[in-house]
Amino acid sequence: MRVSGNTGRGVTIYSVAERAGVSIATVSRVLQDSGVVSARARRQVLEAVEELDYVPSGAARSLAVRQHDTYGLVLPELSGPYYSELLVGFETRAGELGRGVMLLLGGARDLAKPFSTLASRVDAICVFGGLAAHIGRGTRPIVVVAGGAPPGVEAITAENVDSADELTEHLLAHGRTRLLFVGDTTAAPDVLERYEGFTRAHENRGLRAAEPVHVEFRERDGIVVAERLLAGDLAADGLVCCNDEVALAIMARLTDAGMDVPDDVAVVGWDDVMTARYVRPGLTTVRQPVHQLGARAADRLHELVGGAPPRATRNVLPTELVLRGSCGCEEHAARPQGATSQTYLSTPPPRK
Amino acid sequence: MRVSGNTGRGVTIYSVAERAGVSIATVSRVLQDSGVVSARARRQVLEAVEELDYVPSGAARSLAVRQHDTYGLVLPELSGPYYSELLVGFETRAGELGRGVMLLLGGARDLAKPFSTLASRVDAICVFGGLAAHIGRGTRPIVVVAGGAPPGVEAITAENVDSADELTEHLLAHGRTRLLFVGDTTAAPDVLERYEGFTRAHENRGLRAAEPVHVEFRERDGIVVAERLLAGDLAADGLVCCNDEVALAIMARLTDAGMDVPDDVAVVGWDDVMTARYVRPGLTTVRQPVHQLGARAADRLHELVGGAPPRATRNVLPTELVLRGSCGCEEHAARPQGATSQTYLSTPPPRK
DNA sequence: TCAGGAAATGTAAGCGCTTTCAACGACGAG
DNA sequence: CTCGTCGTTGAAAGCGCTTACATTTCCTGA
Repeated sequence: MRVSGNTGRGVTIYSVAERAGVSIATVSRVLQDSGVVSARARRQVLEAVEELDYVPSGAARSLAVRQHDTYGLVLPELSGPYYSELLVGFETRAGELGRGVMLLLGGARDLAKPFSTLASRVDAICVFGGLAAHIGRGTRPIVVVAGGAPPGVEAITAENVDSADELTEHLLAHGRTRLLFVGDTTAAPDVLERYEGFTRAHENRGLRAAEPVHVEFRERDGIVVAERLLAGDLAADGLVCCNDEVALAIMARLTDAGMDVPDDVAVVGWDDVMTARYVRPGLTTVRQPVHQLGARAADRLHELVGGAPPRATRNVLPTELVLRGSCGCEEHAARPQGATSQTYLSTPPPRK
Repeated sequence: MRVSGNTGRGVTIYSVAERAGVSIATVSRVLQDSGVVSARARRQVLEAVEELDYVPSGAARSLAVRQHDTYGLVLPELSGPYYSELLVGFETRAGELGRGVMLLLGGARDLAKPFSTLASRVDAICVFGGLAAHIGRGTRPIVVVAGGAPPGVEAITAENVDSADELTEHLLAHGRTRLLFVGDTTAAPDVLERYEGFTRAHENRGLRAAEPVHVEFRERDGIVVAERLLAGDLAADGLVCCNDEVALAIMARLTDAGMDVPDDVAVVGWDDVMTARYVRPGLTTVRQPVHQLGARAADRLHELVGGAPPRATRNVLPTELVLRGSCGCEEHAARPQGATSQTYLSTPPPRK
């Protein structure tokens, strides 16, 4: 056994025990609030903790209990509200479960090393869809969020096909005849699913959907599409964009060039970012339950760590259509009114 | 010493050593890439690791080296680009330093418990200004970012007074005579400093600044101010808002009510959020070096953990004025053009 | 052929905590 | 007065890793 209660600088459970005049077992008991401890011993321990400014070593505890009490989250980046919401949902739920969160941002760097480091520090990991390929040897429980997961790995995603169908049908019902889908269907499973819905809506009316316009999903990519439209390189009276960022960029560029949205061309997107309700016309979009996505992921990790079997079927969360002016709908005058912006439920769309 | 190389389920360094036919010391050496190891031993270890699907225990390592190799970050929330940028800057730099990041979001919950849990799992902590009060007994190195720090604690912040002065002077130079500062100066040190700059600009012209209009910094709070303006309860021809969110909400409400921005009233804000360059007129604002703020924080934590003494003087990072149309400046037609939005440097403002 | 040293590897002592198990004292019942 | 109980407490065995130090192996030159 140990003699010194204070090796070098650090204050350990030994120092506390010594100062409180009890054994380390008792200190541990009062700190963990486990087992029975006399009021007197408890008080002395607490005092010693206070006086010594004791901070327990999480590592030592983790080692002893063989659990990190921490979940990992791997995201590609953090721009826009999407990832933030996901992160908040995840962190909040994890916190409620008494778990910490270690974050790993993809960025451009090679994830292999950071990923395995992360794996050694947490009990389970939630990985964003596009990064699923980086998943190493599968030792820790893992869930993939918003994207396809390798076989055997659990996935949680937002509904895409149906809402894309609904959104597209809405545009068609407005009398639009030449719709274009803007987004790289090969870049992310989500985008592909949205294009599927786009296609299905056309088929339901006996129409044939145009090929997707493959572009990345950033502002500059939207500008490019707008330029092609203005140049006559592309023709359309309705644009279904894979996200709001692209949709907004297109809308801004077209409007600046003198075109009218939605009269000349309708534009809709995905995500319901804050800007969507500030621009004129307001951007019609699909709101995703991103917060719940994150929370659900944390929940599932917790269950998996607890020994629950991975689910074979994908967890799919419902989305919500948000109709504003950019699709051709009439719009209320005063929009942003407080925290809860005007949200129209997805009711039968008005004919043009 | 230990007999079994595989206690129960988990694969440990013992299982690997056994399988590779070497000692655990050798396994550790190849995994840490420290000391000398024969090519043959290295190969065997690597194979064993692969075959056994070995994931090291971060806790055990941390305990042995007496370091977590992880820094903590405590933020109040994650809405808007401000906190995200900060987080990204922090995480990126920490990653470069080979450190992981544990995140703690303030939210509404009581931080005392989560905070000390965090403290037990990391080597040092970065706390956002408004949350500085939650800092417990100061055992770990700490830096406070964007806000006041208790004495003895290092602080890193963006410049506020000078830029507020400049922004206000800019409005005054436009010929505005009745400026109002919108924001709760008691809520955050940053806001107070901005009001100081607001005041100083007035004094420099021999004017007297109005009392600040105390409101929170969310959309709904902006709406309230706009309503008061419309009702005649408040009178102004220029509004200096503590952040873009409030500024945008005010602008939208006023415009919807038929007022003209900037002709009837100029509106400026802080943060340069994405929406700021999408609305018409574009919002004049102050861009903060949030990313660097986070990166600097990570750097300082690293140095502190390395034994460097805390700095007595505050680290102050420079900000940048972004002139658009909402202050009365003439604006270029085509704004959002790609990733780099039109940014005007802070040159002598045109007279009205 | 052998001493001496460098290179490679193994041994074992912790790191700071949790938790089982045994020991202890006080106390009421028999 | 003795024994069984219950409430408290302490001793000690790990948890899985790093690393100083000891030991073995392998060359090299004399």
